Amino acid sequence: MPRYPLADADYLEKLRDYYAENQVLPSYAAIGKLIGLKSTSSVSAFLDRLKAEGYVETTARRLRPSARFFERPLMQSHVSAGTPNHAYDGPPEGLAIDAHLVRRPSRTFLITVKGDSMIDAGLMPGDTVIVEKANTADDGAIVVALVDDAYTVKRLVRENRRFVLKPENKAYPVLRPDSIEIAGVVVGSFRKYK
Amino acid sequence: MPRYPLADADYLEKLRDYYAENQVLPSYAAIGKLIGLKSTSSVSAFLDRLKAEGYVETTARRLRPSARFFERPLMQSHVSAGTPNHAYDGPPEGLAIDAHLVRRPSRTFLITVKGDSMIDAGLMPGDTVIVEKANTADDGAIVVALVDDAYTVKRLVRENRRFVLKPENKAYPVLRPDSIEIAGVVVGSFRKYK
DNA sequence: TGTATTATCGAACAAACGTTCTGTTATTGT
DNA sequence: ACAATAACAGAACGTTTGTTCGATAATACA
Repeated sequence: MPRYPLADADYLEKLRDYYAENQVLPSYAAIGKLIGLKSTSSVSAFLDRLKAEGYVETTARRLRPSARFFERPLMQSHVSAGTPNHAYDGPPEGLAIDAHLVRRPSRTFLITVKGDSMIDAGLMPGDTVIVEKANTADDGAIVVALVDDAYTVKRLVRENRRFVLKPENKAYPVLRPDSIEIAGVVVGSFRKYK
Repeated sequence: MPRYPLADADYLEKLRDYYAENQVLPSYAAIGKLIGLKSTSSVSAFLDRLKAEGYVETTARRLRPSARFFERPLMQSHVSAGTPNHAYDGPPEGLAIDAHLVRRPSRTFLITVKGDSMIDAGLMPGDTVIVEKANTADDGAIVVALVDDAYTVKRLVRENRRFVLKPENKAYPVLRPDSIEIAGVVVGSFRKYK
C-alpha cells in the first residue's frame, strides 16, 4: 500500500500549531508522534531540513523557533482578494501579538490613556499604551512623563534649547514644566472594542 | 558576609526576558546560571514556587510558561504617582495582551490598515486590526468587508432600510454597494512605534 | 539568645534527551 | 522495468535532563 507522506510544510504547520498552544516545542519523540514519524532519527532529519531553511535552530542544546517560524500571512486591506481562500486559511491559531509588541518584559509596563489629548496621534481615551522604562527619549517620541505627580502621555518635542510636552490635540496647551521627568517611552499601543 | 538573595520576582523578570529573547525557557542548569543559583535543586524549588503561583507549569515533562507569565503590569495615567517606588506597593494589576485581545484564535486574523479613511476612529495607516470572522455584524460595528474584490475596514451603519459602509474621515464618501459581504468584525487593534 | 524555618548547595540517580549508524521501504528518473 | 535517490524505522549511544535526599548556611521568631 503506497504511502503519501505529508510534506515538510505540513509538518511545520503542525509544529506551529503546537507551539501556539503550548509556547514550547515538543521533544523529538513528541514531534514524531505529532507529525506521524515513528523514529526520532526521522524527526532529526526533518528538523535538519527546517534548520537549513531557517525555521528553527538549536541554541545551547535546545531547539527553538527562529524568525521564520513566526512568519504568517498577514492580509492587507485595499488589496485584491481575488484568490478566494487567502483570507481564511491564513495563520494557525495563536497570534504572537505580545511578543511582537513587548521586547523587554522586565522594562515594560502598560498605561491606560485617559482623555483625548493625544487623539490626533491616534490614541483614544481607553487605549492602552505599551511603555518601555527609560529616563531619556528622542525628540519626537511619545513618552510617559511625570507631571504634577501624575503620569501623562505626551509627545516630547525640542523647542529651542529645551524640551516640552506636546499634546496631539490643538485644544490642549503645550506643557512647559521646569524639568521633565520621563518614566518611559511609548513603543506601542492597543485597543479593544466593545 | 551576609547575602541578600534576589526575590523570586526578580528571578521571574529574568526568566521573562530570556523567554522574550529566545522563545524558549532554559534548562534548570541554565536557569541557575541565569538567576544566580548554583544548584539545580534550588532552581527546582524556585520553579515550584512559580508553579504554585501560576506563572509556569510542566506539561509532558516540559517546562512551559502559563497565562500569568505573560501578564504585564498595568497602570493608569492621570493617577497620582505620589508613592515614589511602586515596586513595593505590590504588583499592579496584570494584563496579558494576547489573551486580552484574542478570544477565539481560530476565528481571528489580522489586517494591516492602509490609508487614512478610518482615522477619526483612531485607526492610522499601518495599524493592525484584529478581526473575528463573521458574516454579520451589529449596527455601528467596525467591520472588514469585501468591496470590489478588496478588503476594506469601515464602520457598518444602518441607513434607512439598508446598511452602508461609512469611513471615519469626512474626506471620504460613504460606500453604498448593492450588497455588503462582511469578512469579519474588528474586535481590537494595535500599533507598534518606530 | 536559642530554636524553627527557609533557602541553598552538592551529589546521586533514573528517565529522557537528541545524535548517529545501519538496514529497509518508497519514490523518482530513465 | 530497473537503478539511483530519498525518506524512514529501529536500535545503540553518551549526554543532559529534572527529581530527590541529606547537609549546611541564612533568616525569622520567640
